[in-house]
Amino acid sequence: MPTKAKIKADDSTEDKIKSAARKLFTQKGFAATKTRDIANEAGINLALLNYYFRSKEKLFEIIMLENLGHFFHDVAVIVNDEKTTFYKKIELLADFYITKLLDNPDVPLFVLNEARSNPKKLPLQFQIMDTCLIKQFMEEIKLGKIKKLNPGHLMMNIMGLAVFPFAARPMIQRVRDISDDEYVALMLERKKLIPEWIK
Amino acid sequence: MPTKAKIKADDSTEDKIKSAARKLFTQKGFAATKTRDIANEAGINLALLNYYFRSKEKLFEIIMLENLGHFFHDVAVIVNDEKTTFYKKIELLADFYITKLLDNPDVPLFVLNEARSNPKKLPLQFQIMDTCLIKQFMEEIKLGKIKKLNPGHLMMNIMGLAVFPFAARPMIQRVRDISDDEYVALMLERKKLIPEWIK
DNA sequence: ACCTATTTTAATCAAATGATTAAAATAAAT
DNA sequence: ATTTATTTTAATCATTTGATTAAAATAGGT
Repeated sequence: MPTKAKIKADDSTEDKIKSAARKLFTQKGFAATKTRDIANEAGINLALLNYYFRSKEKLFEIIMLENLGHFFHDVAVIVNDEKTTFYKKIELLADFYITKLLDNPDVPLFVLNEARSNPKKLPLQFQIMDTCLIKQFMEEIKLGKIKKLNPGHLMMNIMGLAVFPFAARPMIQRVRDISDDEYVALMLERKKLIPEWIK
Repeated sequence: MPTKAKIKADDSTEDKIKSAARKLFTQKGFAATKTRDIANEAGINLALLNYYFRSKEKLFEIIMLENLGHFFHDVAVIVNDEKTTFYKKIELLADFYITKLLDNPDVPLFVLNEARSNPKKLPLQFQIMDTCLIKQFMEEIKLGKIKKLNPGHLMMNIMGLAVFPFAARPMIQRVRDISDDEYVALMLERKKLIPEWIK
């Protein structure tokens, strides 16, 4: 057994397996990813996977928590910052989502799939209705600066506008015959457009 | 072999298999759905699946074409109707998506997943940039009624606003602790709100 | 009733797949 | 250098899974 992982030396074996697993799980989902694929991708022996992580399931859970946890955590920070205004938060959220998803284009579908097949396992970092963002939103409504609206719609709109184009990227690129560069350019435009639209 | 299918009598066996397959494939995806699951769900013998459909792949393609084809076809009709105005089309699209997805909540994720793992197989019913909707959109811009905007954003916005809440439904319901009824109510609200937002 | 074509069943195959084991290789400690 | 602990390998297991086959059941036509 690897005992207490010592000093975690270099990025060897254990990390290679995790990287390979993250790539394949995120890309193809749990069922479609075979342990042998992971072993190949990592350039290691199949047995090492079970040796380090006990089972395919365990390994998957680790990857999922990392994929989800980071994202939710960062969102929580933005959404709960008392020092930024409502509109600033919208800007930060759009920017965060799009910047992050340009680097991790496969994460949205992964998260959505996982949420459907295993809703119980979703790590809940914060109770969204209690966030500073929502309080500020309700305040704007009271002041008459925004039309009355269920805050649920606000969240769906931000995410729909920012995240959906990534989940649907393969479909959109196919239907519209757009190059990768053009797509990135479109997304960068959206960074600035989304906050305007929300208002 | 079933030869030329005769008169397709009642909704027997072949249709039972298809129904079961549609349910499971749409819900869990290709890799996670086992042929035995389908046979069980349909209440038939495992061999019948291969007898009627040759292989798991073939059966899946049929289901996919039905799931996708119907949808794209209906959208194509709305989007190319010369007799409706630009704004009317937006209303019809929002209404169509939300009505349809309330009955088929699992289709969005299914389509998005399939588009990613098999973009080549996506049935292209129409070239979106050549649709009447887009022409009318460009016209509105020329008339100065709308700000200049890449039409790609328009399509992403409509779908993001209408489709994303369904793809993300399990996650949203989990994060916000909303009942099914409340969720449906929210979606029905969106039917009317989305066209307003688009303007 | 009898023959024929169709549909269904039960049993089984071969490949894929997750997991385990015992032994070999490597590094660390004394 | 020798012993001990750790990491890696190769071989193998047991199950799962997609597919096939030959036989049985059912229906249709004459």
